[in-house]
Amino acid sequence: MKEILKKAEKLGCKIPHKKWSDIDREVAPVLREMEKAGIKIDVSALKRLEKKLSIKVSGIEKKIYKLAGREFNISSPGQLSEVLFSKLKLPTEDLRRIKTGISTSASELEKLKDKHKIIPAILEYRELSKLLSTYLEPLPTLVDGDSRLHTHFGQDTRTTRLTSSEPNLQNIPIKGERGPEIRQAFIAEKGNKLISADYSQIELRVVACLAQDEVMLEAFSRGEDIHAKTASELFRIPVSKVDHDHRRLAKTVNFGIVYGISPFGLSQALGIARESAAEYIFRYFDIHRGIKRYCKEQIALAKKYGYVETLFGFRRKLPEINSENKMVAESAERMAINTPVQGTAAEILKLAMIELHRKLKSEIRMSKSETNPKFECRNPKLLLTVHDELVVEAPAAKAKKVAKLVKEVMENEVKLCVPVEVEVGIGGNWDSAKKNVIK
DNA sequence: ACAATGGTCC
DNA sequence: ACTCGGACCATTGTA
Repeated sequence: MKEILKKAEKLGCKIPHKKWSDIDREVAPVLREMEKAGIKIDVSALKRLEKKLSIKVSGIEKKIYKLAGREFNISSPGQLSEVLFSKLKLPTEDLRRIKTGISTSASELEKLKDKHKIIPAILEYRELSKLLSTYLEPLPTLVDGDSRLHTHFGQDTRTTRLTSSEPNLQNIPIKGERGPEIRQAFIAEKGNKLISADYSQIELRVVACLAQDEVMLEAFSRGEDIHAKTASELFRIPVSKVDHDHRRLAKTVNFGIVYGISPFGLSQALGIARESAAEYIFRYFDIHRGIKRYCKEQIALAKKYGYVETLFGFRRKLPEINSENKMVAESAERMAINTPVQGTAAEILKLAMIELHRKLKSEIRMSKSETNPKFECRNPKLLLTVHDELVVEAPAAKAKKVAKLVKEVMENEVKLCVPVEVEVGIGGNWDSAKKNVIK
């Protein structure tokens, strides 16, 4: 990794001279303060939503029993499988097999969506009962006297990514019709705003830099839409002819690259044939020679030294890369590709957190004259970290200034050989903060 | 208490 | 016949 650092600095990157252990030591007290601060919850809004959805779910439950011809435990994959495939005799040919029988996962049930009215009902039941049991029911019981929720941050021992537990605030729903409704219950204290700042494609930028992939470096440097660019390469059409479906497929391929792509994995993610997936991968590597070289190199390094490392020198041991079992070895190969990318992205975020924490204290906090003594105006505080996002709470009067600082620090604390771009928004709740992006 | 299954996020 | 990387958590069903 030393060589990459040297080369990177020559290319005008700014990489702090720190080891992963320095970063961890410095980020720990920041995380402790974030845990202590917590995030405010609109408890009554969550409870209202809980009521609404639990009524809805019992209606769906009845409907499912009626369609099935009898009552059973819908949450039990075993019982559900019995009803769908033995009683209702739905076709099982192209469904995935698991240890205990036939899979009833959402991605498999999707294939049966048009075969029977019970399928959409089950999917909706699953969705709603998930939200109820994982978020809407537990969260209100976990708030403190100020209606604030305090998570516990930890760190993944293999990639150095930060984790969140009891409760996990890194998997709060965002998609679908219910995601935003739940996020609207994560609010700022009266007189304050929430600021949400997101890195844009940080992992792809990291891999472009680590791999020195010419095509990708060029695209990012020009500020192009990277997924559309990839789509135009894969389908051999100009970017202007790229439609929504092209782009969606290319996006999945790009994710696949970061994860250590395989034809099987990609085919499953896209729901297409293995051969087609293999063809896309072939085309991708044919154009992105740097990425291809990087993948080969990481696997070779893991085999030679028994580990791979991040930009800041964190090592992940991968003894299984020499396994006789091909599947086990291939899994280790994907980790050899993914870990430096995911780990480096995590380190960049932590460095930004450390610096932001310092600046929020020294720069913003001093300007007392701006605060209105009539309102309860707290100092700006880091609250959450969600892998490529930071959530900050700040007095409304300072929100814009703080938001600009957050963006500036995240974009410049580490400079890669491509621009690091951050989207930042301000709102009264987490949902609106993410949507209300400032210029 | 633990494995298996399923589902939410980045 | 086969998992695209990394978490945390709920429920069911068996030990």
